[in-house]
Amino acid sequence: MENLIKILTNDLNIFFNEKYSLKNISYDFQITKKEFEGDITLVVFPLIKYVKKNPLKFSNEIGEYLKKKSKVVAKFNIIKGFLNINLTDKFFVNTLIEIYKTQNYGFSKPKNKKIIVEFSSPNTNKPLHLGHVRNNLLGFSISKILEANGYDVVKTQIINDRGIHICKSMIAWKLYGNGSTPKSTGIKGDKFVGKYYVLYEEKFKSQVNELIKSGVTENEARNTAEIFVKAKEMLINWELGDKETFNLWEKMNSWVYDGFNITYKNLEINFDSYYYESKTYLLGKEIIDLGLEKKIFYKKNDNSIWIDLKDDGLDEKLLLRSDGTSVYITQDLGTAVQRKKDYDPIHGMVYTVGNEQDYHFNVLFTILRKLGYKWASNLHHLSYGMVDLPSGKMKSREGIVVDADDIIEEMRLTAREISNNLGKINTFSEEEKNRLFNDIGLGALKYHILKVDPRKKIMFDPKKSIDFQGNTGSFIQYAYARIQSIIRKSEINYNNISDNTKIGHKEKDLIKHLMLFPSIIKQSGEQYNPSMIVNYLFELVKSFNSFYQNVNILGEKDLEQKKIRLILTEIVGLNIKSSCYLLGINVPKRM
RNA sequence: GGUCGAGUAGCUCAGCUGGAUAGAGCAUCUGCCUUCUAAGCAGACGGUCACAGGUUCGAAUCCUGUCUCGAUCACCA
Repeated sequence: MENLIKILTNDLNIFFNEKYSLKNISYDFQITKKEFEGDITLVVFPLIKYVKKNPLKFSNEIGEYLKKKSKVVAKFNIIKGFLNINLTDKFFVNTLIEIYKTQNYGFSKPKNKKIIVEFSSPNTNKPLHLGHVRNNLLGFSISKILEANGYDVVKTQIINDRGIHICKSMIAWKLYGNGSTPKSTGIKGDKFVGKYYVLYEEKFKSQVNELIKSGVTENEARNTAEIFVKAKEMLINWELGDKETFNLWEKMNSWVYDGFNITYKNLEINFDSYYYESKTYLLGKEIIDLGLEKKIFYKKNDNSIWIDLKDDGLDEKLLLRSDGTSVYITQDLGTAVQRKKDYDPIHGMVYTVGNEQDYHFNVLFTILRKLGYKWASNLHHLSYGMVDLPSGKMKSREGIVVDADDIIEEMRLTAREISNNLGKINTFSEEEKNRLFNDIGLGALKYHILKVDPRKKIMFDPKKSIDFQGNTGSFIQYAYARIQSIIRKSEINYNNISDNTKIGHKEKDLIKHLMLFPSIIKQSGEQYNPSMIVNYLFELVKSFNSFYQNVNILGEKDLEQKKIRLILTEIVGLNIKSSCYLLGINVPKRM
């Protein structure tokens, strides 16, 4: 597409220079809408201010010139101030061949710039739920998209493995666990620990209620409930390095990691490195010193340290408590600088974190910029909306969640049911079948979640499950499988394509879609938005289906025509595969 | 109250660096399996783009104000 615009821009520049001695004009091109005849449209309205002519007459003048002089223009028509251009068949054929010859079409060459993408970043006191799934899919997909844009990507996460919330599940297990383990109970590690986190909340609530009954205020009850006091003790012991506490902490965390790893494997997601809060929570203090030195931070009478961001439209922000201990943002400052050290040189970082932390990241990035770090200008918060249930928000504390493993399994089962009903896969081995059910079920889930703009919240109704028809993952996968079937059955070599081959409007339509691919990848990388890829993919497949229905590819008698159509089909297949790769979706060869 | 985000068909969502008659999918209805996979295709129905002003040849898109929903504004993480 960029090439085409370059060619036309060049032709138009010559026109304006010769006839009107005008230079440096920018042109507004758009793809011609379906209702009108043409391939690409020049919007003439903005140009008439230069020449002060009647838009229709002037459009005609431009059109005649292009038709005569431009290699790629076959004919044109004018509606109002829109100059609709039909491109030559030769242009389409050559473009198609060009795309066919290009390795990794749409992907950029290496830029030698490194971006760190953080995602997932769970707490180690409960299993992953659907919200994490969205986070993981977004983070993983944007990593692939950035790679396709030529960046070196480091996928990482920061694991919240310490703090009072971790101690809550620890104390509940210590008090009520009777030494049971995931192994002894046969429960997946993260689920096992999560159970005790929920148990803690139950015990805590009932203790608070009893205290209130005995006449204590609610606030006081919350602070004096026995189990809470014990959890706090545990946190203090942990920080003091108490061996028993530490061992318990290590043991329970390792159970959780075992569980997480299974879930990540199920989601087909991986990481290049891990950061643990237990190792980073003391970081950041030297940055406080640096900030004080540079007089960006200031100290209050009680020795607490602050930054004033009112000029940036933000508030005053605490950076270090009066007792000298750090807060969340202190750690984040420290971790950011640490990562920069670990992976130097880096170009930027992406944080995949829910939109509830928009303000936090705004503050974090502003501080880092003020401190003068060069890389701080390339920090991005990939903010996404919550995944809500029909009953409202998910609350893991109360166990009202859609569990990640459960939803994946449910999707596989639905895929199995639908596939079996269709009865096309009877010849598959059990192993092939299971892989297919996984690809389809997971594909549907991934597609469903990545389809919507990250900023928007998702309403997820587990009862309604997820569709397998229409704008869905399986629609895409199905098209891919059909294309593979055509390729299997075709026996033709694609050499020596004549560029005089005639080409129909459905083909042209498809080629136009294909031409957009590079700029879609670029845009979705710039905007950190995988949903743009999904939308592109859907339009492409729809366009292919329409073509496929109206054309007899294998039965075509005209050899040149057949070659072109087979190439086109193959490229669409490659394009689907590339797009799905960027989304982390598998494409089965048969289904 | 301040800040940020969202509001488009019955439902789920595209479209937002201003362009033509606002598009898909689901649902409902009508056709199409003797041709490469019908998880598909072709079509019908469905709209005050939250509301009101403004900017201009032109506004769902930009500006201002209002309304609704969500998030956030902790010596929590």
